[in-house]
Amino acid sequence: MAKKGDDPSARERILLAAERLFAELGFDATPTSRIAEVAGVPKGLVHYYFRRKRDLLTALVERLPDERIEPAAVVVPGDIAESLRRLVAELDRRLSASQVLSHLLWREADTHRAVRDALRSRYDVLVNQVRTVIIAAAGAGSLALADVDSAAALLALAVSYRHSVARHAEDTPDGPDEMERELTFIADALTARAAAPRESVPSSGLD
Amino acid sequence: MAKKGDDPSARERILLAAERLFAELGFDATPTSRIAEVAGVPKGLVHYYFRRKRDLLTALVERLPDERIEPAAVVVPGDIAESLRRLVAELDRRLSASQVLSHLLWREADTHRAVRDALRSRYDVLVNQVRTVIIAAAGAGSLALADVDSAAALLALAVSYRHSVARHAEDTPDGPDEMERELTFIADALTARAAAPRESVPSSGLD
Amino acid sequence: MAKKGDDPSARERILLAAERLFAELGFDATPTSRIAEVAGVPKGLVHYYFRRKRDLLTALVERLPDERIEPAAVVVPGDIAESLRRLVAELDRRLSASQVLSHLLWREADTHRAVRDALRSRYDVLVNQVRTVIIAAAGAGSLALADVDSAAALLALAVSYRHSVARHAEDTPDGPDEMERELTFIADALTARAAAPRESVPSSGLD
Amino acid sequence: MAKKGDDPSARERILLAAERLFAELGFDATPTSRIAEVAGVPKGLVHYYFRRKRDLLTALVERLPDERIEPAAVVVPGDIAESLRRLVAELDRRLSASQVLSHLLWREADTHRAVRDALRSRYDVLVNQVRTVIIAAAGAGSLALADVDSAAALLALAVSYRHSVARHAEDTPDGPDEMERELTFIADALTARAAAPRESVPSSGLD
DNA sequence: AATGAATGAGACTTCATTCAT
DNA sequence: AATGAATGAAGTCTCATTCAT
Repeated sequence: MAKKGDDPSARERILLAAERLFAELGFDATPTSRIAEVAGVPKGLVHYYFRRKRDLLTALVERLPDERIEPAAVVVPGDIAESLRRLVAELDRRLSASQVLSHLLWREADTHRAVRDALRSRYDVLVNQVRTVIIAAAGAGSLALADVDSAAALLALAVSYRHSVARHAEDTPDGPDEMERELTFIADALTARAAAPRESVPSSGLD
Repeated sequence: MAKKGDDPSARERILLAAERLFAELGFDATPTSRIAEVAGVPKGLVHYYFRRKRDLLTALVERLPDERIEPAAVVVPGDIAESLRRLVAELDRRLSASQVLSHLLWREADTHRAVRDALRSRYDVLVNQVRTVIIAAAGAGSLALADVDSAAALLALAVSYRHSVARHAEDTPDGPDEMERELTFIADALTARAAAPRESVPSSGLD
Repeated sequence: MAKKGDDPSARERILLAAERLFAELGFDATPTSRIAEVAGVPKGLVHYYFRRKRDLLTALVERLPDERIEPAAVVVPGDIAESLRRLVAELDRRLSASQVLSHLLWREADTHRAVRDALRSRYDVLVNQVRTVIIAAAGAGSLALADVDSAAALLALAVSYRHSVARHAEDTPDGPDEMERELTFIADALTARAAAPRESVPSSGLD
Repeated sequence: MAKKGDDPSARERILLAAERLFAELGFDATPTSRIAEVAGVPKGLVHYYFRRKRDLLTALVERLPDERIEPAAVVVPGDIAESLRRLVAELDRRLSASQVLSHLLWREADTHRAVRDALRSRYDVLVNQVRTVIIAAAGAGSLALADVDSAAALLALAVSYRHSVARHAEDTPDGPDEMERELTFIADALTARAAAPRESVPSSGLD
């Protein structure tokens, strides 16, 4: 039972084990003793590094990878659909690395405020990312902001839904196709308006 | 201490207490003793009616209200936006009655298969409802099915999201407005296409 | 669910179920609810007939079949071995009918005095039976009483052992043969002494 | 409340308490809380060392003292009775140390396979011990093996019976005398055959 | 006579957390 | 710094028994 100087440090192994187990079993249903076991460390060490169990959750949230994507990397000027497609592909790539964590967040969101805040902030980042890409692809000023907001919110919802709640493969056999269809629907709607802007959109007063 | 002929029966009170507490604290974090306390029954009675704790969850899922809505009640022929608006309003009205339950479903979905199935099936019903209303409002045949599917899925997502995960009031101050904006976005997109159908939509090969 | 006037009365079915379950699972490990279930009667009825659980045990003990055997039926004058062999065969026949009960008795003997007394008395009856048969077969006066007592005790032990503790078939594959061998050993010893009585046996002063 | 460096370690005290209580009340009727109480340790510690209650039983069985006795220590060449008398005395001395445990074994034998196996194996050891002593006392070859087997089985039964099931003092007031009488009966039978071997013993094919 | 809802004590067990070493 | 023994609160669940009907 090697303890300390291993490849991933003991502390790191504890976090990895906790991430996996929390996502798999839920926070409450995961005993710290099980975490120690999976991490291959003595039970005492878990509480040595993270005094209370909830400190593990906090630490996990603070380690969340940054999902900000450089718009330039995915934008195809003039082609909103393709731009969004590339954005989603890139998000997929990155999110899959921390998929279990995303999932965990949704589950524990309302019992633990720290988690709720982290989740909310991630969602906001996501919406903004989509907005930025849409605007960059469509050309600044060519679209009503309200439309962009709606489109961004809807796509963010679809993406985030796929990466969190609906992660059970057997439940969403048509996952990718559905996403593609919805994405296209949104992009087409935006493209149509860029060509012939409508003023019938009720002004929501919200930026 | 007569327990039977009371306002709601003892069994019913237990279910109500469980529903509330599960949604509030989560399934794992709710002690059966607390359920008994809130229901005003002795601890033993909880297990008399529901031998294991998880049986409470199952019973709760089986009590889910039927959310099917008669399309005729909300459809305004020719006006997709208004039709959807009325549908959403009606759904809101009905769902709010079991909001905590909806919320509970999302939380426990992946630890408990029975819950997952119930959730999935509710979502499917919702999507179909939206589809039906869209078609009835637009007039049969005037829209590409793929568009209708996409629109239905996106709106269902938004509705269901609002009623379940994002139920924390403080987190979604702009809830209703956002929903209105997204609804309008979707309706407009569909209306535009009904007027000038596009064939650029990639055929997804589905349905 | 027929309740009352059935072939075996409800009360009888309860006793039968209890006998079976007590022997199978042990007294403490058998819930009265299970007894009701196996007996096919409502739970309340068990306590209606037998207020406390232990009353079931008492009733069972009082139902013990009488194992007294008419010596004349098995004795072959002059042949102790054959006489004992027939006695054992007859005991086997009778005891097998209440084997589970015998077994139960041994298990619960020291937690329940009523059972202990019943058990002790059955054992005494058994020893006496063997004594009587030996004396009848050997001819009165031809054997030292002390020898007869020893032989009777040893054989009773072997019989009772076989019918109670060692009832697990897989544990005693050689059961019958062993019994036959021991029986012959004892009979031969007695026969030898009847022929040439020894006085070296220490007088025990008991009966 | 230092628990460790005490006279017997906490773990040991738990085992001692369990042994006593199981034998006294029976396994099922002994609450672990009572064990903790008698052992003078907090309830949690019992389950720290023995996760499930039945692990206590297993541990107890594994601690059974070895009852093998060096034949040379008790054999009096040429005197089977005296040899057996000394063997029994020695067995008594050793078994009394774990009498409650022996008793416990018989009680729980058929609900717990581990116990059953331990019991069976102890019995086999006992029978062999008696056999060895008989042969050593009588002189090799002077007795038919079948006779030796029968005698050994009968004596082992008597010894084991006295040390387990029939341990209630009031139930066997004549215990020692009876044992002496039976022992003598068996020894005499063997001695008689050594002098004038009989071939009438049915060959059982076993041994 | 018969029933099954109701009761509450208490059993086993799990677990986060503390602490001496 | 690290460990694993120790602690006790609390949780789920079982069950004999009572009782109103």
